Amino acid sequence: MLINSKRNILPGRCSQLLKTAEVTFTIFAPLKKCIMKEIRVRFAPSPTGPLHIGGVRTALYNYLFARKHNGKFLLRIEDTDQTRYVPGAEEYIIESLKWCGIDYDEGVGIGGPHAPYRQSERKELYKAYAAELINNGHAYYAFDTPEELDQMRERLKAKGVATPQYDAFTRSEMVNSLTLSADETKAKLNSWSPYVIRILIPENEEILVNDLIRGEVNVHSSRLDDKVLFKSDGMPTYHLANIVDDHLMEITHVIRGEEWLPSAPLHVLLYRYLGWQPPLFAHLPLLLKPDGNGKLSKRDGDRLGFPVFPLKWTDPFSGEISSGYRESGYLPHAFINMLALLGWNPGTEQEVFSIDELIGAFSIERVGKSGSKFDPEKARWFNHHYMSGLPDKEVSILLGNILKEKGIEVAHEFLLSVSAMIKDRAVLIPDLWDQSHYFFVAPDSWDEKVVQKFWKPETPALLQKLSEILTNTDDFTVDNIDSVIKGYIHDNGLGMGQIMNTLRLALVGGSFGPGVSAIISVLGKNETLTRIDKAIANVGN
RNA sequence: GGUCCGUUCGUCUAACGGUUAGGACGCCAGGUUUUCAUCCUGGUAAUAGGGGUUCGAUUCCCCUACGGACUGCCA
Repeated sequence: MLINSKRNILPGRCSQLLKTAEVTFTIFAPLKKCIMKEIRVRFAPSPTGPLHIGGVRTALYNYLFARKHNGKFLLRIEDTDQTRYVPGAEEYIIESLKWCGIDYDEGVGIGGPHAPYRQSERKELYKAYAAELINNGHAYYAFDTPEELDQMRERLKAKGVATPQYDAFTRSEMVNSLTLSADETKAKLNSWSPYVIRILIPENEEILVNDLIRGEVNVHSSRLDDKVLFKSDGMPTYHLANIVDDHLMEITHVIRGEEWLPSAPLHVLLYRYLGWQPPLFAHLPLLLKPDGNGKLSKRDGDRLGFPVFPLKWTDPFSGEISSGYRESGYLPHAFINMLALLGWNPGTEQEVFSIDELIGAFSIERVGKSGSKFDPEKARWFNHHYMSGLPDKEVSILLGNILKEKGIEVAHEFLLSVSAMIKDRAVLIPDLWDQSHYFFVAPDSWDEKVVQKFWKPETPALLQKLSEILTNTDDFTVDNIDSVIKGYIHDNGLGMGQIMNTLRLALVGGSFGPGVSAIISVLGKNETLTRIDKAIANVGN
């Protein structure tokens, strides 16, 4: 059953030999290694607010990895902390992934064979595993109140313990099923005393985490604390829930942020104690802020003037607004391309990738080890690159949307011509308007600086004469307009700048935009003549 | 503080122990353009420091420095 859909990821040598799974298993037992299990990865955000670009990158890498290996990519919502629930966050996450084009095969919103994919809806499932850990001696009940835990930490700090934690030392002086007798424990449980379940970290053991990016990471068990697995509110903590779900959902590779590396040994232990095969781990380096150091955070965006979120987010409690890449006018493809190269590289000098190319080129082995500072300039460069590479038709749709908002209606052909002319002058989508507004709205004012520099007393007469020539011109193709204007300049012994700059001023109101002849060609005879007249009548007065 | 992870141009990064340390963004200069952009060409700029190992270290090992993550009944 595995084999059929997985043929294409089998190493060539083996796939030659494999006719059916049965043959392989019975006759070519040693080749079993060649049969890779279906690769299944997940993105498992917590819906506590908007997803920032670091999270999007994690999702992206999972997605690319899954697609590359013809595996499955799932979206699981880790909402085991009910106190941190933020309305709208889950929808935000889903919409963000959708905008980015990161589609998933199973998960919240679309379901799948392991539904539900929201941990709060899987609540009942975790208890049994916590109980199993208690039964096999790898976990215990603890009845300490939060206040008592605080006191313990204070007490230890006062004694000079740098890192007070609930561990082999302290657990013996706390209230738990290890210090209480079996009867006392039972009594507490029966009297509905609030309790948590903690893992019993082994005393003296090296725990090895094999990380696809970092290699082997060793941690001594004495450095770990007896983490809470199951909370007094009946919910598991992240640590338990993520192990249980990854196992049940048959996750083969856990690709997540580096901030999880310190708790990876705990997770390794949990797999062991539950008797499960752990997935392969890959801890991604962090995204750092562009200036100074530190993890990129929500505040950095507004402070430095670039979005840190894919989509605009309005905090439902404070009303605070954080800008998004979509609303700032980035193209999703450019955004994704930029993000993909932040921490990963193909080993070649290629930087511009279609999604399919990214899928083909991606590999975890080529993910770097060190954190990457996010560079907003590079993001803009990517967007400009994609913008100017967009087909005219798509640019015209983007520009058309802006016009619609402004209540401007134009002919399709006109819009297409304008789009073609300005697309490589725009970095972000709103620039499309900034670079083209004069096509749709005739200038009402004329850049003072240009007026000062070029508008001479003889200018109105010169433009008037040119206007008359244009009136008698029928061929308004770019080439013809070009030769008409140049002919006029030449015939009258004028300077190019003298005419071109003032003509441009009359047409666009300033000193910018595509070639004058091209503008005239698109504007057409009537509009061109009207604008020249208007400038003659108004400029310099 | 402790544990873990990391450190190549300003930034993103390449270089399976032997390269004039490569590319991209940015910046600077020149060219194209009647303007502003684009575009093209060129330039600027890096192996954190110190010890080893080696004929030879960006690359392997150790120390130091610096940075980061973690250190919750958060994820």
